[in-house]
Amino acid sequence: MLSMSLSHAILTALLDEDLTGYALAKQFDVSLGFFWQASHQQIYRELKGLHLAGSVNVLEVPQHGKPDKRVYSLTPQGRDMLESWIMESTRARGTKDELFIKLFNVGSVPVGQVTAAVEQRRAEHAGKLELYRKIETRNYSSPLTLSDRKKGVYLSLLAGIRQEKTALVWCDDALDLLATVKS
Amino acid sequence: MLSMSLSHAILTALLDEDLTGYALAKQFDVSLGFFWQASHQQIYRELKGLHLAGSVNVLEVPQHGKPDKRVYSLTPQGRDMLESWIMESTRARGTKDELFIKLFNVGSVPVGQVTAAVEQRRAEHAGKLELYRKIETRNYSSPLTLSDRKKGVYLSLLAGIRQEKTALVWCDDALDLLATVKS
DNA sequence: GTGCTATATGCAACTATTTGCATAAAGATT
DNA sequence: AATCTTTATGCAAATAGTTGCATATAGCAC
Repeated sequence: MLSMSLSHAILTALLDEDLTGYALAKQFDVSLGFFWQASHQQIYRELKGLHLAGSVNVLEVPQHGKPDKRVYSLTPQGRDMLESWIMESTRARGTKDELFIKLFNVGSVPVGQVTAAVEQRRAEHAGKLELYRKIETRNYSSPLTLSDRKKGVYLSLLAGIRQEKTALVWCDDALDLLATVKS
Repeated sequence: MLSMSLSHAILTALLDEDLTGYALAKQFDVSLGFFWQASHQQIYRELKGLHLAGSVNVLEVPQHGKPDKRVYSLTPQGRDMLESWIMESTRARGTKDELFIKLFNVGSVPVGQVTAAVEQRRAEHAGKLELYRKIETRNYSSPLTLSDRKKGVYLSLLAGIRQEKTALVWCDDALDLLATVKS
């Protein structure tokens, strides 16, 4: 009933502050969500399970007008659960990228469609890179002076920046080579 | 009943040659499988669906001793299906990587476990990079003279090489910074 | 006053993927 | 003789993730 990765991603997000499902969903659109996104439906479902398992506490906060809030916080058990999960070996999930399937079709289908897919992808990478760099400049310009707590977050951001940069350069090279394909 | 990406990955693999489910599963352990892996169970199930949908033909080949083969080949409908799928926009599936969740825990859990996870990841990247480079040297040393059919495959390989290289360097930098974390 | 956005929650159904098990025989190794 | 690997197929169950829908109110723009 609990999804391993998602539940631990949620517990991780709760390390810093208590949050509602709604706020968690918003967090997952930035920060941790750059590396593990989840929909609000998934998150609400998971929080229910985590509560049942005793990994989180709920505080019901009545509100006037808006629906009542359910503010979740880590329990000691939740913290233990998180720690032992981190000790487990990280299972590598293989790359899954449709773009490469499309690339394998070059030479058998009109190349224009594949080119268009690469161009679309290029724009996505450019957008993410710009965003990550903004965050870096704003919050992480001197890595060695960061608190321990923030060093891990910085390293994730750094991975993101480099991945996007690499991917962006690759897109340009790919477009160059695809331009030499007839049909 | 049909899985969009997987079925098109299978159709793509059938562009070059007719294959059995077993042979497809082996193909998916290399080549296309670097970018879209699938288990044999998934593949057999999918082939059944593709046959039902008229996208592939089956040729039953009796064998002595071993179980009978079912050799699949693309039908014209299958080819059309593939072509129109390539025209659809590629939906970006966000990164999902447990390692980053673990990194977000630095400062709250013993750093040794996170370091170990990065070291394990480093070894995986190094292994893949070596493999990709071997393939590159053997088959793709002069990209511009490749047939159109092979250019897409080469570009995928190139993406793989660069991704792994970037990730490997990042692992080293991450290990350096993690070494400055107390606890 | 109609529509849009934000807050806040959630169910149900579908789609996708993984894991565990099962069968069956040839050939190679110990 | 017993075990291991390769070829070859597949079902069943569990886990994970997406998509569509539903509710309810406040505030803002047009």
